[in-house]
Amino acid sequence: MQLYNTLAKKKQNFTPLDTGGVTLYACGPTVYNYAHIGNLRTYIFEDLFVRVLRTEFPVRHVMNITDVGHLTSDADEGEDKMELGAAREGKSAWDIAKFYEKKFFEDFDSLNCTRPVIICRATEHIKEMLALVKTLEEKGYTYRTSDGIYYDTSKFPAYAGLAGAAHITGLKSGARVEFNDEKKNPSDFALWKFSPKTQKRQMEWDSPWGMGFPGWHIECSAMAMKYLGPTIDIHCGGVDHIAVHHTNEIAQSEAATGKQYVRYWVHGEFLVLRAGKMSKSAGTFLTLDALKAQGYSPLDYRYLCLTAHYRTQLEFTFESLDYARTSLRGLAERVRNLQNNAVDKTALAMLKENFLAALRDDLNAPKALALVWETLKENISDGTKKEFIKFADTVFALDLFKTETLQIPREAQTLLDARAAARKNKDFKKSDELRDEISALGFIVKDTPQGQKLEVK
RNA sequence: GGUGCGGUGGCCAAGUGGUAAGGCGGCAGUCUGCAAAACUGCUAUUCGCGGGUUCGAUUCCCGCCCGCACCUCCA
Repeated sequence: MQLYNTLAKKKQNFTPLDTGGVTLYACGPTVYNYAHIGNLRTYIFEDLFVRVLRTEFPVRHVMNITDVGHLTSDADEGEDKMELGAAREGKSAWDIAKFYEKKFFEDFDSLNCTRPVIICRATEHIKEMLALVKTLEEKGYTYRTSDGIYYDTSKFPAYAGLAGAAHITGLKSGARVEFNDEKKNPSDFALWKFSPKTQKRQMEWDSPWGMGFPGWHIECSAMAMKYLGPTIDIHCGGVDHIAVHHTNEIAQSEAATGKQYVRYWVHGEFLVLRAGKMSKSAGTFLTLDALKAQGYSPLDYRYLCLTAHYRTQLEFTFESLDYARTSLRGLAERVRNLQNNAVDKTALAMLKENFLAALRDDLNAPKALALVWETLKENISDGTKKEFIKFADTVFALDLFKTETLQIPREAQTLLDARAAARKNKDFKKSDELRDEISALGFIVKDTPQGQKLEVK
């Protein structure tokens, strides 16, 4: 498989370190608020990625839940998001985390994203984080300030590896942030933050350095290495994490182990609104629930995400979501109309091969999707097409073969029967009126060779 | 100010040094009592602009214009 590796800034051929399988870590949600559809785009991309990898290798997929220590600023100032969410909603920080985690997985599941093999919460791995900070301290990478234990990035020469040296240098010249004076370098970051002296935090733990809570970056390093070992094949996340979060993860982990932390960094691009990016702080965000409330299915959104390459920004509009819904319904309809006849094994193998070749070329989902549409037009048996699309849907997970049993309300059925009778008598005026009445109930009637068929509008 | 990504038909969106996937929409036909759906066909001589390299560039190089993202938390 070819993958664009952010570390190399080019496509590279991927093979797992251990032939027994791929180790993959994905940055999970910070559970202080609803996930928005931009967040969810990344999880859809990761799910597709894992499904494609699984056509070749077993995959050990680990995802974290950030339920502590994620501050509202990377300058290590500002408040902890969990505590902030708790204050906002008048609940405990623990309840907030639990609530939004549950909500997150509802969305995750409804988008047909496969749950990772291991889902780990930051609050349940404080011990591992402390051990990692301790190691870094022993190796001389840390220093203490009045508010925490910091990582000295100047001690790690390879610091700029992921983001690029020019970018790191640029931090100083054009910085818009006031840096903590006690920090030795602008890029230094907190490993452990002390609890404020004047107030008690809801989430705090004792440590060799005093009561406090972990920095955001340390959780991923500690948990990723606990479950996947010091060198991980693939680490995914959003592009926004390249410059700070992932750069810091590398610094911490490699300084501690002396080994390469991640072999392939794979980053998903943003979903953007016409007005700009989707942002929680700017109040410009849409949730999956909001789409559902407007009558869209989560899988309509999944389809939309599959029509764009994961490394290009995708502009979200309701117009494009409409298009996705129409396309998905049309595709499912065509698939349903395919006959179960003989399968041409040679043709099938060829189709699968082309399909996988597209996906294994840096996850080109739009191209793979186009192949599915083209297949429908090809001059091969329906059975072959059906078998192929069944296979394709194990990767796309669009439920193309799910036959929804439509619950027809009694009143609709009555109208339907009356319409059938009217048509039989060639009373088309009446049958058209009945069609309108059925339409008013929210259904579309289609006249097929097998009789009337009802669909939800 | 620094860094990175991108500008492809009405819309969304792949792609390639050798002449533009796919979907949506639109148009026409088949089917239908009429629709809807389905099916068939058509729908970019052209890939932001200007140069250059080349037998040949949308694809490579240079400059410009425009958009977006990152450098504040964000996937």
